[in-house]
Amino acid sequence: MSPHPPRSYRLGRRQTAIARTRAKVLRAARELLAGKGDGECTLDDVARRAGVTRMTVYNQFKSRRGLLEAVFDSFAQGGELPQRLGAAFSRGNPDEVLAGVIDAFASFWAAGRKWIRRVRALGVLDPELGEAIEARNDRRRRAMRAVLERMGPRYEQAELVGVLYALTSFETFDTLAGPRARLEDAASVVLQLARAYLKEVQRSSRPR
Amino acid sequence: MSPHPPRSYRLGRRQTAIARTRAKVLRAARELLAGKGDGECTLDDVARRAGVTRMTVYNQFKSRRGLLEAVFDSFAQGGELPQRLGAAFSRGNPDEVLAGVIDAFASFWAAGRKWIRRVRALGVLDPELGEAIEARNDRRRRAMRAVLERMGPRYEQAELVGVLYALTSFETFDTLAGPRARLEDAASVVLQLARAYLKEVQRSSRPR
DNA sequence: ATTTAGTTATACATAATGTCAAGTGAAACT
DNA sequence: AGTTTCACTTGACATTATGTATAACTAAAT
Repeated sequence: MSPHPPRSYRLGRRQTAIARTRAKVLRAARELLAGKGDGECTLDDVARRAGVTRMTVYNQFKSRRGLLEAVFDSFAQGGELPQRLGAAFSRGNPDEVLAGVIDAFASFWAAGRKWIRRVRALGVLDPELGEAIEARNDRRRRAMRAVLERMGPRYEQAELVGVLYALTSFETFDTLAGPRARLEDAASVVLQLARAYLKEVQRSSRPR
Repeated sequence: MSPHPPRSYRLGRRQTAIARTRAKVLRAARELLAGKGDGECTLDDVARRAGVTRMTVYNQFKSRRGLLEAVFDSFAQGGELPQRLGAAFSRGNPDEVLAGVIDAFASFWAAGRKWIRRVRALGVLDPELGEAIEARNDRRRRAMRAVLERMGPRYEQAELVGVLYALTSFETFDTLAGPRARLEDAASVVLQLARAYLKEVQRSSRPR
């Protein structure tokens, strides 16, 4: 016997409150990962900075790993990367498309440089987190394929995709910029490298 | 009063025993960091695999960080990188020097790919460890400077050193090779990138 | 008025780093 | 020979972080 048959219940207004707490927690996590406040970034610190309890974090994100994945996701969704990629691909000149795409990823990475570096490091140490992060990079691989398609059939090689994919990775920008320069400043070098490499490919594939 | 004035004591034969335990521990640490045995790499695991107590590890390396620094050091010393760099610089053709240097670092990184990746990740999360690791990379920076000197005065620019330094970093090889290929296979791409970039620099700096 | 579900407050289990102190044993000294 | 030195061991303990379990609380939905 069931004295209280389940009653239908939609969250309605409560959804926005939930979304707000999630946003607060994610924001706190990003800030702490970026080094604000302290070097520390324990779940306790995140919760305290977000003004919630540690249990709320577990409630919303299941685990530390879940929180970090969500941090990555929210960043990818919130940014203006899609618009910038769209703008890049609307250019006619393939070389300008390449430049636009590289610039787009440069500012994307630059916006979260500090915490992206740390979350990626955590992804190296925690394979499951690493896979989750890597899965989010498919978009970039597709973008590079599309760029090469624009440049003509000669460029549609798997190896070239791999090279452009690697050249536009966070690691490449981060290492090229080094500890002193802003990450965006690496964009011009990445572009030069990509251009020079592609030109060389063109030269060697064209019979003379 | 001091009934037992300090007596002179040289370690003598005991040194070799100490060196052996250090080597055992470092070996165990490298193997576990490379993923052998398990994903785990706690001090307990390292000690167990080395056949010593956790306290011995603290005795020899002060802390986890000290152990990791020592792992990096022992690797840098033990490898054949110096010989290969020497051989590279003994070539006459600057382009062959460049190729030799890139190959040398490729096999250097490849020999410890898995654990280097993890230790570098730990260095990102622990700034002190990160500095210690980064300090060990000065040799590479000097090597790149020397390569550019061989190519003529036109190439002796700080920015070019930075680019070659970044191109020969572990991260570059690791991302270029991707998860499937061997790290050494990235060497040819790195070389192509460096060559193409330098050729472009030469072209744009030469007035036409 | 009652149910629902996110949030809180607490207590607890587990695991890892790091410290402390007493004891062991073999090599180094006298 | 007997004694001293020092790395290594043994075991206990403090600290901190992640993660789990449970009951109380609260505001919104019925």
